[in-house]
Formats: sequence, structure tokens, C-alpha cells
Amino acid sequence: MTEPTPNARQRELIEAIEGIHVVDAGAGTGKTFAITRRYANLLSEGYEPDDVLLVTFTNNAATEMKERVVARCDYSMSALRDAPISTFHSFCHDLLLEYGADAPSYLGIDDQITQSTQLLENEVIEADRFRTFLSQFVDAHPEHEAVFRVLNDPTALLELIRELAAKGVFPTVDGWYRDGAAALDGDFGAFEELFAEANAPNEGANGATQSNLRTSLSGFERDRCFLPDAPSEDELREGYPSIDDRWAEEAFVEDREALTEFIHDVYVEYIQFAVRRNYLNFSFLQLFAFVQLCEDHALRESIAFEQVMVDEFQDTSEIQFKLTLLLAGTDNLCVVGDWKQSIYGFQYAAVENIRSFERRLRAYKRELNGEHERVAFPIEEVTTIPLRRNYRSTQSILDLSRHALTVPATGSESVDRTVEDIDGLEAATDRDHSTIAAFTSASEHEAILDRIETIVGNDDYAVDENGDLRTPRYDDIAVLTRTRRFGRELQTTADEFGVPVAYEGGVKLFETDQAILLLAWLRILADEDSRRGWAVVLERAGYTLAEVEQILDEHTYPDAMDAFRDRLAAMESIGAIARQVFERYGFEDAYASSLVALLQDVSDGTTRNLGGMIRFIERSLDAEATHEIDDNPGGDSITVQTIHAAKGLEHPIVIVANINRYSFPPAGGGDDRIRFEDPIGLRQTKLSSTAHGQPHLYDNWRYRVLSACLGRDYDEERRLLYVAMTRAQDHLLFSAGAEPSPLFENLPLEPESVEPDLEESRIDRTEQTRLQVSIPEPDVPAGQSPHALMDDRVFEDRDDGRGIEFGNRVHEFAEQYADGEAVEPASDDERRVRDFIDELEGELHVEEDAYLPVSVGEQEVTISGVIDLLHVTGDRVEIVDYKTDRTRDAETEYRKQLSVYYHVVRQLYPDREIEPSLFYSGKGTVVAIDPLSMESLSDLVKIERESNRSDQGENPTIR
DNA sequence: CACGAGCGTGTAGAG
DNA sequence: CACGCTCGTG
Repeated sequence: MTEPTPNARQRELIEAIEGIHVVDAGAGTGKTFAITRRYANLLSEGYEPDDVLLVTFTNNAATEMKERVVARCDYSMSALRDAPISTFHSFCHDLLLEYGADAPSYLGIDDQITQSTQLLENEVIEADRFRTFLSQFVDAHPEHEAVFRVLNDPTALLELIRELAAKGVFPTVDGWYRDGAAALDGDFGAFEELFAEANAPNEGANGATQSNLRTSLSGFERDRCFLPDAPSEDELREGYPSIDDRWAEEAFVEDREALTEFIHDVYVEYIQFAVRRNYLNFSFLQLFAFVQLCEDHALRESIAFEQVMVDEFQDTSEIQFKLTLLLAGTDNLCVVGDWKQSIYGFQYAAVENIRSFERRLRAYKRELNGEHERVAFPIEEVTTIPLRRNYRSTQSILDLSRHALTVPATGSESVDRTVEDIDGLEAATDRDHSTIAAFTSASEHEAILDRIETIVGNDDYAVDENGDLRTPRYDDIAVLTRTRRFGRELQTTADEFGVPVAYEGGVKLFETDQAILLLAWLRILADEDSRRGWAVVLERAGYTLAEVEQILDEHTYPDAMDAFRDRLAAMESIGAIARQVFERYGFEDAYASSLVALLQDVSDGTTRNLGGMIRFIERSLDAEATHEIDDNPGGDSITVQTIHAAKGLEHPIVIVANINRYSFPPAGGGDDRIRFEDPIGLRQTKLSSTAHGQPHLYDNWRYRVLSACLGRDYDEERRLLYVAMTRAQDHLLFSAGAEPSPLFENLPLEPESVEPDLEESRIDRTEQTRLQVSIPEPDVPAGQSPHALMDDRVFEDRDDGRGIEFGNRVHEFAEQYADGEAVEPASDDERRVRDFIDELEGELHVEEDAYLPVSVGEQEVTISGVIDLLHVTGDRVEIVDYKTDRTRDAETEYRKQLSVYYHVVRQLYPDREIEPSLFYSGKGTVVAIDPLSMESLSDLVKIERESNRSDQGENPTIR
């Protein structure tokens, strides 16, 4: 894309090099473009890269900025490599390594930050260390027993520490840093206002009705057990239509000394624990950098930048705002953001940082200048530059998106803001060809896929490309979801129907097939839960449930698997084991390599602590840990991602999906028992007491009242919806299921109820480098392996063969050899296999799983098996099954097996000729097989099932 | 008809 | 824990 000419507002920003500027940069208004141009302009005005701090939200954004700056100025990439263009976290990291050795001393902690201090990025590992810390903490502090008993989830405590750190509340060894203690107490004045608001009478048809507060306190005692000092529901709700004002103070004022002490001790001792063990988490990085900059005046003054720019300011936390002020040596400060796109509240982003920029600026300057002048520059003059010209979407999309910010998120919520209060964006294009539509369906996944099939190739959904409209493709479409789960489900359904999908964003790495198999093998190796491990491994190999059970009961594991286990047992490191497992199963993808890297990292590369590793994986599963994985298969596929992941991106056609009750907004909230909330401060929802003789957890009635006043804020949900909508360039669709969310129903749309009909689109048009096979819905179909179809009488009295063991060895060799491993043939048969493989010129796929759905009457049955070798060339695909038989007696039975593979492979490679064949290793001959039709296979399954019904009972289902 | 009480329900996001 | 539904009452 050629760089456009900046518009008037953008030019104002680019050229405004002095003074404080708040850039209110709406979605798609060329923010990154303007920032990079401004940066380049600063350089051309004589600033050195070292004079200019540019803070970005992610490391990727930092790299992109650098690249774009390089394109605009005389500096090279290498000259800018060390320029301060980075995230807050990396900046703090660098600062601490260089100057922060003594930062802990300002909190009264003796240990130093050293060059070997590591940044601990993995949260599961940190949670692990925190648990270790906590158990020794409890032993050392019997006085905290009562508060500790209240905790249900120890990691929630770590979460609380992170929150306090992000809000600038730090402990010192014997108290709180600066005015941290005040924040913990909360602000009664501010609370009183919330109380009054919640307690104001409502207007009914015949005069005043009870206040929201009074309503929500009905059922005050339901499912609860309070201490005897709690008022009864009748006492509390005595007044009408409002409850008595005295309850504000009664509820707010509470003895929280034990709680505060507990949190203080856990907090400060955990910091000590971390520093002593040479690690810091993201939160402590900022905490120590802040403290160092605060206390070391000489350092602060020497670092102070002449120019500071902060991007995505709406997603900064309180501590980051303050860090910004400490790092700015002059009032040449420029923050860029859009409150409407603030969606990281759960990472403690404070939308007020940008919404109330000037108020916070004044408050923080005053606070930081308490006993020493740290922020010397004047802050009186703040210039706001609004960027309103949108280069992404059509006007109709932009007009609709404003409604997202005013839609009630629940049936009863009233939003005190109207569309007119929202600054609208103005489309740069005159063209408005947008289709804006909404649909609901009881089967939402299918309805979405159905709609996608309608869109692709349909000029009603033509998209703009350099000013011309063209026919839409799959890769023009993005499905954006609030929750990751829905995206993953959709991906599964799409695979099933052959709609090409690329899922982008965080992946729950430990829920992938790769990790599940690895975990299974680790369990087998460590002999912990080994039955579970074997079950997974055997099922994966295509054994039916009944077969698996038999093997498990009799411990008659297939020889090849036994041998493989022994091989793994000899491995030195977890990384080697993982690599070996993935190699065996043919996983050469991004998931596998990320897992190897991660596990290597976790185990410090050397130790082979299987039990520890199993627990790490289990806990990661439990914590639903996600990892960013670059797994874009390329090609023409739709994008599925969460709204969070889509931020900053754009797509020609956007489908905002799963706008359903309990999903968007998501239901519930944390059940953390110790919380820190503005303005009530630190609170516990449960109290431990022996009021009735026995120690017992009681509900805290005060918290119950306080939380009723706080209410729930759905602004962030609306902003998420806004972000989703403003990703769309040409067309914007909304989808919901059987129970749409109020967010969906209250948008000015006319939803259409649809009944998806995907029969016709069930054609596989995917052809990807990685072999992917569709696995049908798990609940209906029954599973079989191709061997079940075969008449095994032909195998019974064969003394010509050399037994299953020999066969397995040859297969094992063939697999390893085709994979390029350095293995030597140990028999004539293996030598013949080697020669055969050497002749093949195309791409080889080894041990591929094949799943074939077959309709038998009403039922869907899945036949699964493992293809020994696929040989793929430009125009054909050869399916090879090795046989060590000396005769061809069993060929009619093998034909059934190969037919199953044939139909699976045919779907994967629709444009190529498929050649199923047997390789007889005894003679080195290849025999082509004429595949059976689907109908014949279906009949075979039917016959096989009828003959088995008597002794098998219900057919087992597999997943 | 209007309001309030009682009850069943389902439970994220990401560096 | 807070939604929305249903049922009971004035």
C-alpha cells in the first residue's frame, strides 16, 4: 500500500511536536500511520531516537512501528533496533536490568535484582511457585489462619496481588509504600454516592416504587449463613421505597485489620520470595521500575525523555499512567487512544485514564510530587486532537456501530447515554454497498456456515478492493466471537462441513490432540494413571472401545506400542520424549513445536521429572492456559477469532457471532473471596469464625450490601461489541442462537430466523498441506475399525506368515524410514521396504489417521483406521498398506480396509487420482486395489453390526 | 394491572 | 450472584 497523504487532523498531530496532546483516535482513523509519521517527523526535527519514548501495547506493535518508521526516515532498522520503542513491560525490564539492582531496597527488601533475574512469563509456572510460597507462608504465620481459611483458590490471591500492583498499591516490609494504605480502606464518600444512587426510588405508574437497592436485597438471607450480628432482611429492608441511609455506614465500616495485615504479609513476602529466587513477574517488573524511578531522582532525571508517546492509552493501567509521567522530562507528551475501544479491564486497564485524562493527570502529578518534585513540567494546557475520518468502513457500518455503545446489555438495564452523545466517525468513502443483517437459529454454528456459503462468490456481498468491487472469497470473512469456546466449536463444525477455517489468537495448547497424546504417553511412562494413558493411545490407534477395554484388562498391549514405550523410557529429557511422540504421530505443526519448546523451558531443558511434568500439563489444562500460536494454514479460509484478538485488525466481511444470553455478556463473575474494588477497598466475602462453637465460614453480610450498591458495569461489553462492529469494511452480520442476548435484541436490526440447510455445501474443498480429516459429532455415531469389517477366518491358519510380531517390526521400520530416521533394515523384508520407499518421489505422510463416516440406515457410523503411507505427487495420491503375508489369500479382506482409506483420501484430495495399493514386503511387489463403493461399505457395516448385535449390546461410541 | 417475592439457571477475556 | 421467569397479592 502506498502511503497516503495525511488529512488535516493527522497533519496537526504529526506536526504538533510540543505540549501535551490527547489524540482521540477513533477506529480506523489511521492512528498507527499518524504516530509513525509523527515519530519520523520528530527525527527530522532533530530529535535522536534515544530522545523519544514510544510505548506500544504489544511487542508486535513495537516491531511494526519500527518497520514503518524505517520506511519513512533515514534511519535503518539496525539503527532503530535499540531505540526506546517498546511495551511498558520490556521497557521496565531493560531499566531494571541496567539500573534497578537496588529497587527492592526501597521497599525494605535486602535482596537485589541481578543480571540473572528472570522474567517469569508462564502463568501456570508462576501459580505453581506461588502455591509453594503460600504453603510455607501459612506454616510460618499461624496468626493468619482465620483469613487464610476463607480462601477457596490460592491463585486468586496472586491475581489480587497483580491487581494491587497495577493500581499502584505496593507493600513495604513494615507497611505500605507511599499512600497505599488509603486505597485499601476505600473511599466512604464515593461509596455514599453509589449507595444514594442505588437507593433512589424508582418511578412507577402510580408514584414511587422501591429502589434498585431495596429490590436486590430481597432474598438477603437466601442460600446464606451470616454471623449473628447481621441484620435480618426485614430490618434491612424496613424503609420503603428506599432503605434507611444508616445502612451505608453500617455496611461500609468494618474491622478489616486482620485482612489488611494478611494481604500485606502475603504480598510483601511473595515479592521477597520471588526476588530471592531470581524471578519477577510482569506486575513486579512495573512495580520495581516505578519504585526505582520514584526514589532515585538522579536516575529519573537522567532517563527523562524529551518526547513521550503512548499508544493504546485506553488500555493502560494506573501504574502505567504514573510511569509515563515519571519518564517524561518535559510536557512533550502525546497519548493516543479511544475510550470506545477499551476492552482490557481484566488486565486492569483503566478506561478513566483516557476518559478523564486531565483530571487524572492533575491528581497523579500532585500525588507524585508529594514530598519531592518529580513531575516538573506544566500540565495546564492539554490539546485534544480528534481523529474522526475513518478509512475502513462504510458510513452505514459506522452509524450502526455507535448504537453498540448505548445498547442495554440486560433486559432491565438503562444506559444513561444516547447515540447523540457518541462522537460519530465519518467514512472516507462515498460508496455504501453494505449489507447489514442479523439472523438467529437454533443451530447457530450451521447457520453461520450456511451464511458463509451464501456469501462466497455472491456479488450481493461484493467487497471493495482499491476502489473496485469484486466477488467475495472465504478469506474476506471473519467470524468474531466474545468467547473462545464458541470459536473453537465453530471451527470443529466448519471442519466437518468442509468450510476452510483459520483460527487465530490464543490457543488452549494443552487441549490439543498433540498435548493429549503426549500426556497419555507420559502417564504410561511414569506409570501414573497409566490405564488412562493407554486408553487414549489405543483409541487413537483406531481400536474400538470394546477392544481397548479388553487390552487394558489383559495388559496385552500391541508390541509396537510396548517397544515405543521402552524407547521413550530411554530418553534423557522431556523435550526428547515430546519430540519422539510427535514424530511418531506425524505432528510437525506449530502446536507440536510450541509444546516441545514450552516443556523444554518448564523442565529447564535437562531434568526428567515425569510426575512434575504430568502435573504441569494437568494444571495447565485446569487453568485453561492459552498460548499464542502462529497456525495460519494459509490459502483461502475464513478467519475465526475472539473480539480481543481482532482488535486493531480489519476484515471486509465481519460476522459477529454468539451474541447470546450468558455468553455476551458472559454470566457470573469471579467467586474470589478476597476482593479489591473501587471505592470499597479491600473486602472479604466470607468470614471465618467459631461463633457457634465450631469453626465455620460465614457469609459477610456487609459485603452483600456493598456489592448490591456497586452493581454491574456492562460498558466494557458494549465497547467489545463496538470494537467487533468497527472491524468491518464492507458488510456486517450478527448472529445469535435460540436465546439471543439483549445486546442482540436491542440493536436496531430486524433479525431473521433461519433454518440452516448445509446438505449441499458438504463438499470438501479443503486441501491443505497438513492432513486433516473430519471427525463427525461424537454423540450419535458408533465407531468401528476397518478390521471389524474383515472376515478374520482368512488369517486363522496361516503358518506361512511370520507372525504379528514380525509384521509390527516391518511396519515400525517402514514408518521410521519414511520419516527420514536413520534406521537400518534388519531383514530382507525391511530392505525391500527401504528400496520401495527410496523410489518414491512425492511427499510422504506416515501413519495418518483416517476417519470415514458411513450412513447405515438412520445411523452414522465412523470407521477409523491408520494409513501406513500416503505418497502424494502433483496429480496422484498413492495409498500404501504394508503386508508381510507370503500369499495373497487375504486380499479380498484387505480390499475392504483399503476401500475405507480410499474414500477418506479421495475427499482430501478431490483433484487427484487415488491409487490404493498393497505392498507385499515378502516379494517387494505392489498390488493395486480396486476400491469398493460407499454403498458396498455401508452394506458391509450393516452386516457386521447385525452379526455383532447379540454379543455386543449397544454399540460403543468413540470420540 | 403493577409490583414484589421466590425460584431456576449457568458461569470470559489475553500478554 | 444476578439474571428473567412465574406466581401471588393489592
